[in-house]
Amino acid sequence: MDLLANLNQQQFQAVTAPPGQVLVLAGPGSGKTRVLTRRIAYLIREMGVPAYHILAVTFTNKAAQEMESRVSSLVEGNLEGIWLGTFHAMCARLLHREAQLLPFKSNFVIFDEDDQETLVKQALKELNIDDKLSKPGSILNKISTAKNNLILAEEYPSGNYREEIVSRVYKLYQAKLIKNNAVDFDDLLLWTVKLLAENKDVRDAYSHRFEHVLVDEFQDTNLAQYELLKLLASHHGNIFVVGDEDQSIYRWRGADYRNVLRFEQDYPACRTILLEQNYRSTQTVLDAARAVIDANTHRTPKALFTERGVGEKITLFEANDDRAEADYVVENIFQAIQSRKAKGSDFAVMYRTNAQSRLLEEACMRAGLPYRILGAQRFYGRREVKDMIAYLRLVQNPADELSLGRVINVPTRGIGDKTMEVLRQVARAAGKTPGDVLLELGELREKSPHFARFSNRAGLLLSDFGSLLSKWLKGKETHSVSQVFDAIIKDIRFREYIEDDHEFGESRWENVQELRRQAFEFNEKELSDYLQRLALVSDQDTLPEKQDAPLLLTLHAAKGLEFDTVFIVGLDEGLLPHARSRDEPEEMSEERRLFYVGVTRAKNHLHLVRAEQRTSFGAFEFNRPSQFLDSIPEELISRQGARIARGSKSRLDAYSGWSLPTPSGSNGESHARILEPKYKAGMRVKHESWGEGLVVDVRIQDNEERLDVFFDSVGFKRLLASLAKLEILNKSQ
DNA sequence: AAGGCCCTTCTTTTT
DNA sequence: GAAGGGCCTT
Repeated sequence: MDLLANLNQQQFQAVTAPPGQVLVLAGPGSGKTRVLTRRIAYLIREMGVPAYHILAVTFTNKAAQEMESRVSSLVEGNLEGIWLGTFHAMCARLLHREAQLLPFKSNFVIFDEDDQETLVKQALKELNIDDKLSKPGSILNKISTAKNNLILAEEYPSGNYREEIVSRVYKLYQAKLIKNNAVDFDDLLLWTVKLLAENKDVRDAYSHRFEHVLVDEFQDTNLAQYELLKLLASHHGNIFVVGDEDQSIYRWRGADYRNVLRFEQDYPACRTILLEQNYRSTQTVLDAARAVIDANTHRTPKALFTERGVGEKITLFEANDDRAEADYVVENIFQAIQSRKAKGSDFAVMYRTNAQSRLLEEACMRAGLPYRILGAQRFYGRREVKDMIAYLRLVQNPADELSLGRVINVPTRGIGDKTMEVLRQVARAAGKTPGDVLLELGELREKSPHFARFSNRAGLLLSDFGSLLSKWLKGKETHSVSQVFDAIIKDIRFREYIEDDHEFGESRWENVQELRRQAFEFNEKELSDYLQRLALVSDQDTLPEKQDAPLLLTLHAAKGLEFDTVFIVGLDEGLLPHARSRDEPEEMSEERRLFYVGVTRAKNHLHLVRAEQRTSFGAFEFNRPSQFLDSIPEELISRQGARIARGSKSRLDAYSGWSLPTPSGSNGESHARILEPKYKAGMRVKHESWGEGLVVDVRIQDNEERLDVFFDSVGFKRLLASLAKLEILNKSQ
């Protein structure tokens, strides 16, 4: 086909730009992917660049696959040698090739988040730090942030107590990764940057090879990724990036949309192209979107426009509770499909947190409406799947102590914590990994010098398992991935073990079979390729495409997608924007962008939905409508008045303000006592020791009135109205 | 060593 | 309202 057909003027400019630096700022629905794929095809077909010299990077595997198939059809399959994939996959590949220059071996494994947390907990224990006071998760966050900003363990500051703790844990954590012959997600980037920055030969090799570097979703890059791109493009200087500041929603993972500004500074000669024509949405949707995002400061204003016409109004529905919210959504979709006005896959339902999917799923099931769901109860998170992967990881890399710990007693073979502890000690004393010791026991059994350290029973059990492992290791050299897989299953009698679970055994075994099917696809390749894929493929990538059913997904996962009709649920203060973002203006802006992303997914119909009360924690909470709703001009909105009545008729209480509770639970049963809140958001109150403060939030939970108060002296406090003696100063509002 | 029970805690988003 | 940790019993 003609590469330049159906391009508007800006798209044309971008696709045909001369070599050099190009920054494409692309509004939602403006044909960003089209530009990127045509550009690659243009380089190959029109500028005669061999695919071998092209590197194209995305954030998700889904985006990479999509791009590959589109480019492939544009250049008739002529993509031999192109590097097209996610940042993390690219780095894993590079590190695998260059491992001899690094402190780990090329059979390294990638540790997932659970592994990371285990490692941090181990480190805390060894350093005698109380994990109640220093939460492993929060330490991990700090380590991750540091890595994303290219701060090594030795460089981590220790100016205060907290930093000192993180600094120590970081160092030990990093040492443990190396000991396990493992890297974490952030390491993939960090080690690659370090390697390219410090080793001229390697840098030359790759930067000469990649004559053209192209990047999707550039606004989501973090500093490490930015530096990586700079290093890779350092020789030819041909770097083509596409992004949209307004869709930057991964700040919490280190993404920094200011990389867009950095790019313009670092490459003053760069050509900046704005894609402003939207081909997706109606004018109404676009107007709402613009109103939402305009409230954010520090952004490049864009003049988004569409030729698609005004379209229908946006609907807003306020349900009594979260169950009614879900019913409303499902009912709407169901009716539209029944009346043949739409098909299932026209619909998407988006929410802030995965936990919100549960009620939606239940509502779908009640209505008999088939649905698809992205993420949520993850396939790769299932116990039997994780166990099987741990076995494979151990075979790939016997130094992986975490996988060893996970599988050594699955199925139970009488090796418990005590024995494992001794095994670790023995290994440490011998300067080996537990895996090494185990393999040695497998070879020599009673003759091994280590044998005597264990009870006779434990020694024999370990030896047995050691010989199994050693057998699989040998098998790996000559057998395909799926053959290794089968050998493990058979030797440990995994099927019998799983099917012992009478209730779920069958479906759990099916999961294992599904995993085996995937392994089979890697029979031409190495076990390491398969494991790398398992580590880097997320559940977000496993969308059942074919099924014609509505899709449930988080707002984050929705980026890059589009649907005829979009429902955004949970438009409540505290949920969207999320309560955890409340204190940070930057995070509030990001919440707003998240909402913007959701809104701009809709082609024709947008439904905004909220619930006055919802259960979180198991108890009811009352919420105000999301402040983001205030941004949308009233004339774009059509309020859906009639609420769906469920349960007892008393539920049809007139709406009487967000802070008033209704006495009944979701099934209509009454609480023993009706609690009237005494306080209201906006009140000034006085506490006997903290002084004056402003009531920010009031909830009834567990039959207690709970307040969030911002005190002038000490900031936020969460307290119980019944205990804190508060004096009400005024009732403004 | 293993399994069961009760306690707490906590929850954003994910490569 | 789920999942993990600690403590109990067998």
